[in-house]
Amino acid sequence: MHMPAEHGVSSQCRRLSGVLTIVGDKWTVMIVMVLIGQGRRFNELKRLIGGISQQMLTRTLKALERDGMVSRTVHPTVPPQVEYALTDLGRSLAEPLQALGAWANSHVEAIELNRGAYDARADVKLAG
Amino acid sequence: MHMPAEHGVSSQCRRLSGVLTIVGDKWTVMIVMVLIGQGRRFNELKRLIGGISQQMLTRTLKALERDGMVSRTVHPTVPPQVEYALTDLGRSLAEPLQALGAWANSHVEAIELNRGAYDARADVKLAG
DNA sequence: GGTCTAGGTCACAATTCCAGACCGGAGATC
DNA sequence: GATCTCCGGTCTGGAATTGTGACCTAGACC
Repeated sequence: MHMPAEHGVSSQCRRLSGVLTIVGDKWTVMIVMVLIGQGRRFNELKRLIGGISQQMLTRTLKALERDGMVSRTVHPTVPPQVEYALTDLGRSLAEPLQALGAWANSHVEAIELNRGAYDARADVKLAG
Repeated sequence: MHMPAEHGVSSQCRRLSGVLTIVGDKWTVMIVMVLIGQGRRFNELKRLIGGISQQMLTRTLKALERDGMVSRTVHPTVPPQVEYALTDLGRSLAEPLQALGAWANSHVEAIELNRGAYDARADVKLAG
C-alpha cells in the first residue's frame, strides 16, 4: 500500500484506527487463528488459546460477532452448546492474520534475543 | 523450533502472545506503517499518526526499540533531534502489517455496516 | 439433595490509556 | 540577566480496559 504524503496519512490512519483496534488486538488474532478451518465451542476456544479470561473471550467474541467476522450458533441442548465460526469476512481477515502470526512465530526468538540484550544494556546503565 | 506435542496450540499461542501484544497493537501497526520508506522524528510521527498521545508514542517506540524493530538515533543538537527508523527486523514486519492494514482499509465499510446492523438488532430487542 | 457441566454475567481490583502540565538547556528577545 | 521558545520526553490524575473470582440456569449423575 502506498502512502500519500501530502494529504495526511493522519486521516487515513484515524479511519483505520477503529478497525485496527479490533483486528489488531492480541486476542482477536489468536481467536481468528484458532477458528481457521473449523468452528469451535466456547470452552474449546478457551482451552486452545489458554491464558485468556472467560470475560475477555466473551467480550472479544461479541465484538467479532458485532463486526460480522464471527457467527454464533446456539444449540438448545442442556447444557447449551454455542458454536463460533468465521464468516466470509472473518475468513478474509484470516489471511493477513495468518501472515502476521507466521511472522511472529518465526521471529519470536530474534525478538526475545533483542529484548534480553536491551534489558542487559539498561541494567549496565543503571549499575554504572 | 521447540514444540512439545502435548501442549498443542495452547503453548504455541501463549508463546506468540507476548509477540502479538507488541506487533498486534494498534499503535505499533500505525507507527511501522508510517516508518516504511523513511526515518521520522518524534513530533513528525506524532503529527502523521494523529490521535496518539505523546506518552503512548514514547512508550510504543520504546517497546519497538527494545524488541529491535526500530532504531533510535539522537542528534546532539539543541534542541535535540531524535530519529526513528525501521531495522531489518522492523522492515520484515512491515510486510504482514501492510497486508493487515490493506485488509482493514478495504473492509472498513463492510465492518461499519455490520456493526450498525448488529446495534440496530440489539436496539429492537431492548425495545421489544 | 448436592454436585457437575457449558456458557455465560456481575462486581470489584489491577492495569493501561489519555490529556495536559512540567522539565532541561541553548538561543533569541527584552 | 530574566524570560520565552523549541524538541523530546516524564509525571500526574482521572477515565477506560482488562483480569479475577463468585454466581446463575437447568438437566444429568450419584
